[in-house]
Amino acid sequence: MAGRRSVAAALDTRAAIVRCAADIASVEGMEGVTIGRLAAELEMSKSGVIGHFGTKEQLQLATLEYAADRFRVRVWDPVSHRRPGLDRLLAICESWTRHEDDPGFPGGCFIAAVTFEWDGRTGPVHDALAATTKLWRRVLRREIETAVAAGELAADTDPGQVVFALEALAVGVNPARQLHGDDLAPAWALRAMHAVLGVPAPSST
Amino acid sequence: MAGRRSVAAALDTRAAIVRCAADIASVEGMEGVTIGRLAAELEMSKSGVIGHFGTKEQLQLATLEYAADRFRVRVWDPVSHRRPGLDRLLAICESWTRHEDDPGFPGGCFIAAVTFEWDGRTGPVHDALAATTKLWRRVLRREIETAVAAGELAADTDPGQVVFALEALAVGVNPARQLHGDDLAPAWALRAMHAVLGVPAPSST
DNA sequence: CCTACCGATCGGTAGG
DNA sequence: CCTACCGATCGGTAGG
Repeated sequence: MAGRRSVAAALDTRAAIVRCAADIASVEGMEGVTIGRLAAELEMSKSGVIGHFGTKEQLQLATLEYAADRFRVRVWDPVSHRRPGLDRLLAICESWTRHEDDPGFPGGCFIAAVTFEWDGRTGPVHDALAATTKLWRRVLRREIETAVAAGELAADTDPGQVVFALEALAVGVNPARQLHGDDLAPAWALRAMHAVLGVPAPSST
Repeated sequence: MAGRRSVAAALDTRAAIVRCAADIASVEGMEGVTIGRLAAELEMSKSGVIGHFGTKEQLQLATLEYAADRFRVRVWDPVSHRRPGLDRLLAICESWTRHEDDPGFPGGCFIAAVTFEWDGRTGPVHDALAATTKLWRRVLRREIETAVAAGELAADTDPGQVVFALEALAVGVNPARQLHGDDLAPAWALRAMHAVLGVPAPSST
């Protein structure tokens, strides 16, 4: 019993560390997450923090995994019931821009911040980030190809070009809001996504 | 004579420090630029490096100024002779995506990297970055408004929405290339820019 | 521009 | 999970 309680408590502690790390990283990047800072914020010792992960790199990978999971839950899961093709594609655009509008992290979208922090580096974190975003790109591409096959999008649609543009527009919401105070950025992004897809824009957002 | 030589040499040294800092920052962000690292790379003492700036924050501001100047020279200056309105606007889109394709920094576009690093923070560097990008946005907006007034763009064009979309697409080139190896990203961005503007895409790029 | 140095903090380990 | 500690590095200063 005491043993089981300890294991559960340890998992709770680990989850709390990862949540705290993701919050900090959304503002200052993953390099801004230091073990000493986490220890202070969580009122633990440094060894208590790092003991759950071994190295800082493992902590970074766990943090990325947590944020990616939240992204999936908030962006992809809500649209899984939609009809494949344009219907689901537009639903993704909506849930995605809505997520960028309120990403649930104090510094805005974690994935956006970390993407620009790690794209130019090498190593396991870069690779994990690339693998995760590659997965999402594949889902997008599949819906685009389904929509083209169904005649819902123009036959000369370039799936790679559209995937790139949708991603860039979604990610761009973050700095527009935080650097320029553009509260309309999510609506702007959604409208631009429709233009890129070549379908009529929604009447309002 | 010796005095003048010294002043010129000091300015050269300062410029070399800033260039080196910008190169590092394009890969690892401005927080990755440490005084000790600059000293090692330039084979100077730490005090010799920081003496030119006083504080690390002043060094960061000087580095940002340098990168912004290079951006202006490479993106804006080449199009200053173009006719105001759609002609110049499309020329900007071309020089901008060309710059993102080959930004002249080892880690890709400095401005893109630093934007996502600093958008969620506060302080002088955040403010300087916001002021610089705000200036560029104003130029873009002016060209869009001129094009609308001349009937070259649709009358219901939302300048703010278009400015946001063009910026997001240009900035998105960086991670697409470095995270996914998308060598076509500049061409994709240019095509999406045309879609957002509602004008025919160029035949090839 | 240098050497020599400051206190603070970094990631991480030993031992319990 | 803790205390106590390691060598390395941080930004910056004193004095020349």
